[in-house]
Amino acid sequence: MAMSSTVDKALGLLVHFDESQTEIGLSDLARLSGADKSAVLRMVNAMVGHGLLDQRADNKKYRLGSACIRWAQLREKATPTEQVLRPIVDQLANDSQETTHCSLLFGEKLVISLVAESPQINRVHMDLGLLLPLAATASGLAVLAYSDPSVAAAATSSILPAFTDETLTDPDQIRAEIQDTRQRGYSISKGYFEAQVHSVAAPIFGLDGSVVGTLAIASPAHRMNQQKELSNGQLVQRAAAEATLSMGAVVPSKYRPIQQDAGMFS
Amino acid sequence: MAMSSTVDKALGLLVHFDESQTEIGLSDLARLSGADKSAVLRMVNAMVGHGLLDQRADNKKYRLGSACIRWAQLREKATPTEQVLRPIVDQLANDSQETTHCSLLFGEKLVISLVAESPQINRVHMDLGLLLPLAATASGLAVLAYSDPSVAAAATSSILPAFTDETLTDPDQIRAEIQDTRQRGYSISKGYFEAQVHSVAAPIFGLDGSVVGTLAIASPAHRMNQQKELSNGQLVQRAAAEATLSMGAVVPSKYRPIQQDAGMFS
DNA sequence: TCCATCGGTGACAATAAATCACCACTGTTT
DNA sequence: AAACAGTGGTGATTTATTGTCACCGATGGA
Repeated sequence: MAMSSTVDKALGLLVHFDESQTEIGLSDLARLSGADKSAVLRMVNAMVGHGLLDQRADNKKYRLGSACIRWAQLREKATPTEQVLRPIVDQLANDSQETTHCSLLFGEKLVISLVAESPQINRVHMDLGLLLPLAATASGLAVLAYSDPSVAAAATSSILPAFTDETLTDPDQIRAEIQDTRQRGYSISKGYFEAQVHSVAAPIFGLDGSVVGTLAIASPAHRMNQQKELSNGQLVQRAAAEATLSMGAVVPSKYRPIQQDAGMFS
Repeated sequence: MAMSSTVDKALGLLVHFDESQTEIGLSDLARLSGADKSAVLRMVNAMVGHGLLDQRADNKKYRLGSACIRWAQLREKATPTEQVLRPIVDQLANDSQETTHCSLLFGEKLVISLVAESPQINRVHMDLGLLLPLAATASGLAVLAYSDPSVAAAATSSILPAFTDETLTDPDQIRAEIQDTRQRGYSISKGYFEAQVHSVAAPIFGLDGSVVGTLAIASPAHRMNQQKELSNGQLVQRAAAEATLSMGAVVPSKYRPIQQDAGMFS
């Protein structure tokens, strides 16, 4: 746990910026991170110097800087995920008549990167940039089911936070769900993260065969049934495979066939 | 002189990623930055751990990570352009002691989006939302000088309407003025649009390298002279560059090299 | 085979960071 | 007014991280 490089600490400050905290003062930042004001100031100044953060002249508070936009643009250009995935997400929304999204793996969470809203009046709304926990969403379960077992082990090492009454908090339940996902080929969430929202998801694989993100279909619970779930599952599975191929990667052999024998010690 | 904090060095590595270099290996990164491999590795690992970079499993090369997208999304949500440009326009008014404005390209005209009035008693007043013609204002000339030549061609295809006695109506005159603007780095209006109002302007560039708007300084004609025009021109040029950067874009190389050093020393 | 790369590791000396007390300023409470 | 509790920021010393360099195993051509 003693992973203490200075850049690590500096970048660690950025996790405190989110939808509800877009501006943070020096003292607050020091408190939140548990570090010394002076140390935080030095790190923050360095980040300001590179545009990762900037400081409002009136407030003196800090916020995410313009370099973020530049880098995001560059990443987009480098890895054409947006152009490649956009039509797939749209097509999936059209085929399923439900809201669909593509999420990309970001540390131990997923970040929603593309959304296509259902054409129906009664539909699920998803926010771009929202972070999804791995253990409590269909997308997350799809990741866990097809990532290295150590990832799933880490994510199910203890009792997990509940987001709704339906959230699975028992590690054993989640492990069972992961097993089911492997056999099914797609994952399911029955209101685990948002009440009355049922989802199915399937993994997108990167060039090296690891999971880089997911595609998912989210429906209002009342519209969901056994048959719908199956057809959506197949849709999302097929779309995710297409997404994988479109990025120049291949769907690993362990995906389609059922994972035999759970020799799960790392 | 060597302000070398470690996060500074780490973030300095990222400047080597651009449109033509989207993936860089460890050794290359070390060479480019002039630092030791081992040191680079530690910094890069920390950044990978926070998603600022990620590493392809096959190549082992590094590229900008998914956190960039997340942070860009957050910044977009937190900081609309108005908030970014406001302090720049204000600062420009303060530095020049004249009325300044920011205009954004809107079809074949510019719309005045932000104004900061001069602190002086005798000053120019500008109305928010006013539409400016491209061929008869300093702002418009700045657009024409740095946009695709077809735009300038379209704007100078025929005799143009006169707004004052000074307005340039001959297409050739305007083309010459555009040429001068390119060499100068900023554009000039000597009462072309409003009598007795002299202005200088410089272009703001968007993410795709095209002109999205301008910054301008407008002075009462009697207060203007050769020296004032030069200093205001330099001010507006620097401010426009800052505005471009603040929006996450880069000043294209075709734009005349400007006085670097974005005023970090306070 | 050899040689030149690559990404990555480990250990020591050099240097930057952690810590603390302190300053100047602002807005509240007394 | 005056004392107080905040804020952002500075400076000096101890401590621990970083810079440096030699080295390792793997890969890829001549």
